[in-house]
Amino acid sequence: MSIHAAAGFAPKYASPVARAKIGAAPDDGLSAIQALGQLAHYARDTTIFSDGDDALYAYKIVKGTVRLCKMLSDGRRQIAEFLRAGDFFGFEWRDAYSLTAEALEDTVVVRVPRARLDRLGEERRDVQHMLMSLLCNDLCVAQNHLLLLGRQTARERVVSFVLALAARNKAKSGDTLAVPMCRQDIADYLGLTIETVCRAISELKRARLIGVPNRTQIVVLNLAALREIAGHDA
Amino acid sequence: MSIHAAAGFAPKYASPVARAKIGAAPDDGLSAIQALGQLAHYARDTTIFSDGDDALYAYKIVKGTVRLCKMLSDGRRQIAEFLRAGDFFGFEWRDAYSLTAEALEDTVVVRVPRARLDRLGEERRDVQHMLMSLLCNDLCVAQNHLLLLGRQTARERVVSFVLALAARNKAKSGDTLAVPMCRQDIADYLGLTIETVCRAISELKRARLIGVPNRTQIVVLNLAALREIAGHDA
DNA sequence: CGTTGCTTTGATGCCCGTCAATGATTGTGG
DNA sequence: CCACAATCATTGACGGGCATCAAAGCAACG
Repeated sequence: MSIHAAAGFAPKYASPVARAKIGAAPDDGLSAIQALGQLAHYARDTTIFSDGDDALYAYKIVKGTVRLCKMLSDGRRQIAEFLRAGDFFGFEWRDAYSLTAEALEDTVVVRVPRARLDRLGEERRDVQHMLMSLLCNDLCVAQNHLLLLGRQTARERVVSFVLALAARNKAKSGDTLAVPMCRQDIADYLGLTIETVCRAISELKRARLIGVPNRTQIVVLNLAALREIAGHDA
Repeated sequence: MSIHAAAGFAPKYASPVARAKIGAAPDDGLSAIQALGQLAHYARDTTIFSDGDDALYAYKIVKGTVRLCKMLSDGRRQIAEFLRAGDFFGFEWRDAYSLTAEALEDTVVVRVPRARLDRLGEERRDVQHMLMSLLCNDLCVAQNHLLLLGRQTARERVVSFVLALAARNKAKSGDTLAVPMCRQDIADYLGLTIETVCRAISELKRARLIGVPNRTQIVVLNLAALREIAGHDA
């Protein structure tokens, strides 16, 4: 199931060739990759690797959630991406990791030595293609994130965040979304303070666009109106 | 010379293998790529490709400067990257471009059909490696940009921008930097308004950290102090 | 049931955006 | 070569959105 999620990760940016092969044998490259790895467990709020570490392993999430972030020396933090079961990461750098990966809840991963992954990439064209597609997808995600951080208001950012959660789950109006990250993580992802995130969420709640039964769930009440606020296709 | 610039583009993130091959024959993969392409010219402020277009070509800049940007429907713009002679772009997407490329001054490029580039990638391992390294580098650049947009102040952003210009030219205190982009472009790159950029530049000028002889040049007067303000290695 | 950590809400202030005017530079036609 | 317009850059005045500071809710835990 986690395999399946990863195979469907970046269909939009997959090359024709990669798509054909993945289509023919959905988890082909990935199962080969996973065969090279071993399971590892990380507890809540533990570091998987740090910015600057030698990039010895690539990872695939089996269960849990991971945040990728960069820090300034004074402690300011920017989260680049949240990753969930099925997502693949750590293959994006050749020498050293350029950011830090932390488990934000108890997380199980498959850990694959980079040397082996590189060798597999040499041998198998489909694996090479898949890595390329994943990279392209990450880049595309990052570029949309740039637009959000540089040019959107606090309300728009929070709405975009909710819509991104909804898109991942293919949620419709009425569906409930799991929110595994705390408010501070959301703030650091959106380039805001925790208070501003709270206020924006409360505002959406008052406007009946979302419901907030508790701190780890959000109910999508009016998807169309949310999309209207975000202002561009998410 | 532009070839050389591209070969040295991402040494920090190049794999040992890629480095060895590139080291042995510096412009090997790139000259092969360029042989597949044809020259094209774009006048100032013309569009090379638009967000959503079919990704038919990849490009390498021979002369000039290009901006990659994303737009919101109401006109707000975020520039993801400035590219200069030697830089390679447009290979980052498999189906459609995910952002818009515009010439910000008269620009000459080598235009390579994507189909040919993909074929060359299949045949030549070093080309595949080079593309991978370029992608990784772009991703790393984007992630640093996220930190800038999400967590740095206006002054820090402008200083980071100046330092990035300086780094590209390996400039030392006293050196003059060419600034081919207008203030509005800088603002859209830094997620600020043009007025805030101007004020920050003026402030740096008053503090004798930089000199501004005219709108297209900046003189680095105190590199160490600038680095101090930016707060992290650039 | 108190403690602890996270979240929410309120009060206040500041950084940066907005609006506006002036200055500097470039291009054009007489 | 100059006059003029057009464009871009700079500076100032002002206001708003978000950060900061502070306190009160609220759920999970021992």
